[in-house]
Order: sequence, then structure tokens, then C-alpha cells
Amino acid sequence: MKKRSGPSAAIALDALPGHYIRRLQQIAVAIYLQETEAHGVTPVQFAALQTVADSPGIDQRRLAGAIGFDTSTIAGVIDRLEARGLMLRSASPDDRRVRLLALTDPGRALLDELVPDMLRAQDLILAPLKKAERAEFMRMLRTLVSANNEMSRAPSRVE
Amino acid sequence: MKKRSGPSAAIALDALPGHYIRRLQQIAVAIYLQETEAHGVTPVQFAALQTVADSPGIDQRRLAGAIGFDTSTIAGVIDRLEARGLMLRSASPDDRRVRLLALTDPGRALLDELVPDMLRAQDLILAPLKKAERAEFMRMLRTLVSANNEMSRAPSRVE
DNA sequence: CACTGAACATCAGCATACTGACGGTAAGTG
DNA sequence: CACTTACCGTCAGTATGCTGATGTTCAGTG
Repeated sequence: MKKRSGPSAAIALDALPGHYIRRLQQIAVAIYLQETEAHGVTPVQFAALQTVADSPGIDQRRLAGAIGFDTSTIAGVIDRLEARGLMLRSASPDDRRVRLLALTDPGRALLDELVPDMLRAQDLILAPLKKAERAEFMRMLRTLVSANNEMSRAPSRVE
Repeated sequence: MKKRSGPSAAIALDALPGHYIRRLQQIAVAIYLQETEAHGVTPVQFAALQTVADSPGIDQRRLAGAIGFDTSTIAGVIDRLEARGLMLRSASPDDRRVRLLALTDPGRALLDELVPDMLRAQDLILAPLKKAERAEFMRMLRTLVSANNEMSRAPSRVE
């Protein structure tokens, strides 16, 4: 299998899952940005907006858990959304450590405009696969992510 | 399926390929870093080292193309590898715009130490899948990446 | 109620990534 | 050979991500 038995043998990047996963992530982001260009919302910002829309009053910790963010990253994301007037941060009345999140009306409106474009991007990402393959690919993606969930610093937490 | 039929209906992130691709990329990097922790080489740095090892004298443009880097990103990557004494940049005698890359002896030595750990990480990433599924998953990954290659700013170029 | 430990948000530092722009160089054209 | 065009590397600006540390606040204990 190896081309040489000695050191510095050539390793084909093509054989490495990590390499393809990185490339696919680059491509998925590029497709998303192309389809949603008009709205100026990054993939991460979209995930934050959508999750807060679904669970108004969620705190940052839970938001991070819901999408697999690092809590040290999320502060900046929310800063930018807040600066654009799309999201609001407010102190929790019960626990002064906690900051509760909610969308503003413009935030909800933008999200509504964004969703169709975002869904089109998702279809485009998987378009090169045959229909039956797409479901299979998603199933394997879910298997890999849930089985290895704890490996990342920001594991997904349903609750 | 939808909670509401009107605007701001809940979109399950679970249904979005982009979300899972992002999570899998996070996880793949985390596994790689865990297995190669001792060497302090990031996934991107590894790809650069390996590619230069396979093609000594490659220029930055071609290196970027080989791994799907953006050329504006690669400068910093090489800066750091050069600062650690792992890679050398030298002016091309034929074209003074071009900088040629080569590994130093310590660079080659580090790469040799790194490869077994990196390969173990790759196995771990796909470990949750059954053996037959792994090949299938890689095949679909390749399909998605090559079909959408041109969508990213840094498409892969074999030559 | 003082004390300790845990939890939440944030920050500094480092490393990708992408956009758009720029200076230097080469190559093709008239 | 002067001129235009294209190419290579770089840089500034913005946005994730991770590690490790910090300040504030809460909760459990004696």
C-alpha cells in the first residue's frame, strides 16, 4: 500500500477523511454565502438567529450547547448581531450571571427572508448525490457527529 | 412537522447538511489535535508540510491549489512553519515573483513522527461507521467535493 | 452568615478562512 | 522597446474557533 517503506513516504491527502471534511466545509460555507449573499448573515449567525427564534429567552450557555458553539466564541457572534439590531441581550431577573437572548422584530423579519435562500443552499450542497444517497449521507453524518460528539470542546447539548 | 405555518417557523438544524458538516469538521479537528498533541502541528500545517515533502520546490500558488487553501491564508501558515524552522522559503531563480518551498531536516523529521499519529486520528474519525460504510462515506465525500470544487474561493488544482 | 466551589460570560492570544486591494514582476502586444 | 495585462505574494479588515485565565455571581456547607 505504501509507496516507500522508509520515512517521508508520500501520503495522499485524498485518502484522508479529515482533508475532505475540511474541503466540504469550505464548500458548504461558500454555497451558503453565495445563496444568501443579499442578507449578510454568516452560517454561524444564522444558526444563532434560528435557535433564538425557536427558543426565545434562551441563555448564551444553552444557545452554545444547542449548536455546538464554544462559549468563548459566541460572545462575539452575539455582539455583532446585537450591533446590527437583530438580537437583544438582557439580564436574567433570576440569575444575574445569565444573559437572556431574544430576537428583535427586524431580526425575525431578516430570518424569514433568509430561510428560503438558506434551504436552497442546503439542497445545492447535496445536489451532486443521487436522491437515495443524500439520505444515506445524512444518516452517516449524524452517526459520526453523535458518536464523536464529546470529542469537541463544544459538544451539542439538547438540554 | 412545522410548529407553525406562518413566518419564523422552527427549522430543525438537524435537517441541515451544513450544520452537520460544520460539526463534523469541528470534531475531526479535535480528534486530530488530541492524537497529535505532542507535536503542536495544526491540520492545515500538516497538509502544507506533507505536500511540500511530496513536491519539494513547489511554489506557494501550487501548494495552495494542491490543498484547497486560499493564497491569502497560506502566507501566515508558512510564516509560522518557517519561524519554527520546519520549512524554507527561497526566491525562484526563474521568476522573481515566485517563492519556492522546501522542508528542512527538522521539518522532515517532525513529519515522520507525526504521520502515524495523524493516521490514527483519521481512523478514529470514521470509527463509528461500519467498515463497508466508511468506503461509501469517503466515496460520497469525494463526489461532493469534486462536483462542487469550483464553488469555493480556493478550488483544488491538481496542476 | 462567612466560606468554598461551581457556573456564566468574557477576554487575551493564537490560527484558520474569506474579501478586496496593492506592489512587484513577467509576458504578450503592437 | 513601450504598454497593457495577467500573475504571485502580501496585507488590512472581518469572522469564526480553540486554550486558558479572569471577574462576577450563585449555591452548598458549616
